[in-house]
Amino acid sequence: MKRKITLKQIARELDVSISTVSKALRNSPEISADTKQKVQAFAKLYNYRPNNIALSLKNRKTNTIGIIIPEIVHHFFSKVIRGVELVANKRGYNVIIGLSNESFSKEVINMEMLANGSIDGFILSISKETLQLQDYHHFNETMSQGMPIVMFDRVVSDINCDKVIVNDFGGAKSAVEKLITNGCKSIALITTKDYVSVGKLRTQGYMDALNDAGFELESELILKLDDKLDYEVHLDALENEIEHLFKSNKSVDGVFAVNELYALSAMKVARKLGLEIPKDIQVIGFTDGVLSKHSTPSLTTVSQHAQVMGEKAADLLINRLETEHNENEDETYQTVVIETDLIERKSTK
Amino acid sequence: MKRKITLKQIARELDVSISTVSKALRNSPEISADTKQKVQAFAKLYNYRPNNIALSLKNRKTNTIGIIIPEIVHHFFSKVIRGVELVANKRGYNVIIGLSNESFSKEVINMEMLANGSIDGFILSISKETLQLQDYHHFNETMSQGMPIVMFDRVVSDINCDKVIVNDFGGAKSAVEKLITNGCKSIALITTKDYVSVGKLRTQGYMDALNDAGFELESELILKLDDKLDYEVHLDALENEIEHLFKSNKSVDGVFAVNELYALSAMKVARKLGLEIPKDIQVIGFTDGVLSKHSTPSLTTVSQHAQVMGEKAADLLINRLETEHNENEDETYQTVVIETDLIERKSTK
DNA sequence: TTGTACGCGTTATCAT
DNA sequence: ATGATAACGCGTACAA
Repeated sequence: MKRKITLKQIARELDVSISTVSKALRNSPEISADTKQKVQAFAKLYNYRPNNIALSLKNRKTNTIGIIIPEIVHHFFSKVIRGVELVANKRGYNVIIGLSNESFSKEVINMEMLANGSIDGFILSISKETLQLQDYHHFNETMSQGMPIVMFDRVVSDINCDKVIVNDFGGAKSAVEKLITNGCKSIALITTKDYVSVGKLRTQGYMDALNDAGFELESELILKLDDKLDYEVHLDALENEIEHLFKSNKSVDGVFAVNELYALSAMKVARKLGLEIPKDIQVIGFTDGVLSKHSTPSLTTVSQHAQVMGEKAADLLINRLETEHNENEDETYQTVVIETDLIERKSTK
Repeated sequence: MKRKITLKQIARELDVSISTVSKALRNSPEISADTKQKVQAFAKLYNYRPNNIALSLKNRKTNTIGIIIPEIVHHFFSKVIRGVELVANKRGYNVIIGLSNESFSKEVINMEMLANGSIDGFILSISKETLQLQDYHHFNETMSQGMPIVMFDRVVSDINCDKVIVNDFGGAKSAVEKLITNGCKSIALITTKDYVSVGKLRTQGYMDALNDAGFELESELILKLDDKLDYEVHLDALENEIEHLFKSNKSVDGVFAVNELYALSAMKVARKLGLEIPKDIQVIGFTDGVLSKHSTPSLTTVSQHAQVMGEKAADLLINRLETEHNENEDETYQTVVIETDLIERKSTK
């Protein structure tokens, strides 16, 4: 087992100084052709590569991006990562990931871990617990130490930094407008409790669309579900709530759900109650998932372009990292809004 | 904007030497209570944290794991990552990811990038292109430089290293046995071409089960699909092939598919042909996806326990990193086999 | 009890 | 044309 070779070893082996080796390898005109030739051949033979860690220390630049997300087993987030990774690699950066698992303390710990020199900047989406606690000190501290942050999707206006968000309001609104255009007269909303900003915005889009169309807003048609009912676990409870909604509002002929799972559950319950999709009831989900395409019937969705979000976030961060910022130049941050697309499938007419 | 504080700055500020500060912070008995108190208070005030990069350089240990996977937008791989991250964090390691995107050259480049000091060891799953080319020099080179590798799922016997694999053979066999027990008389197999080892093993499990039960092996019942037909893209082509299989073998009353998408497509085609599931035809998929649970009917699957694989791989790697290896001790590698579970849902009787 | 010197691997600057 | 030195930030063996 041969350890990785260093400049020092090459220097000793060829009986020259370390700096000569360094210069020869970087093709410095200071060095004679002879020596260059000799050193480069030797280096190639032993497959010399400069040590990243030493370079990072010297340059005070790691060329690594830290990404903190609440959950990786989630189509939306993994697509964002793919986008980040794509751009980062293209521009010479690595990506290191930290999972907050929706927990405030894990978010804080992970960020502290990475902020101590391991990375040049963060791309992150805030955990639910942090949003509930509204404790953002760790973001401010990180930034005040000169480490830039780009937030995506789950952002808060309290923090001053670059952001990439989806047009949640507009996407939701146009989805509901689609249902209205398709003839729906009584449209239900299945959403989450309000503390996650994106949920709130989507709810507003729903309301605005109804309002514009001159519909009455009926609070019984709005189902606000607890987040604990998310994902795999309490599928039954989820379906029960939806079933109750349908049963007490028999006229419902359209459903807008703020995520894929809610939309699928709605379809499942509808089928169970003997309703035909899209004849009797039409469904649209806000999502970036895989389920929609393969469900029966396939689900019409509002696409969030997660990968584009990741790419954009990475570009924003790297641009900021590589732009010379004078000390007393007042930093101006931008918020990029990604427009959604309505992908029409078989759950709407 | 205050930059991160260093030992040197604290030393200058308090008018002591750097090493005094260092010792005081590590609570060395060499230092007087007074000085310790003073230094620690100051450090706390300025929120001092040692620089990871400097520590890595000094200790020649990064406490970071590199993970190379073919694709991140994939339920199986993201679950593995979650497992790795869980264990890594618990044991004081960070995780840095590289995506090969199923490409040989990207796999090589990514590994070289990380191997130059950024990480202590690799956890990886081989890309399809690499498996086709059978070019494994980059793995051997990495290991010969003293950097350990743990492979998972897609492994090759040519390489001598720790491995974590699924019991593909056994899982497939018991799935097919289940179909037989449930009364199936004519069981089709939908699989991929053979160069991906896991596909081959699952095919063997299928054949073994049939053999044990005294069934005739009928080659028309085996559908070997091109990998290019995978995933999102050529869904139609996929379904056409399956439809052709069903139409030319009307007696088929059971299907074993080596992945989730194939299984779902089989169900879709079956429904289209007027077959009832599971009454007329039963289906089982080998998978770790989200689709199974939410399909109609929900799909009986062979669970691979992806997260456990990740956890196990991380433990293997970290154990090796932290065990003192004498120079001339012949290393002995282990292969951990994760047993599968049959998750019975509505696509079987 | 405190400080000095050294080394991790690299590059830039200055001296020879 | 080549080499010595300092510096990035840290910890530790050794000296004072």
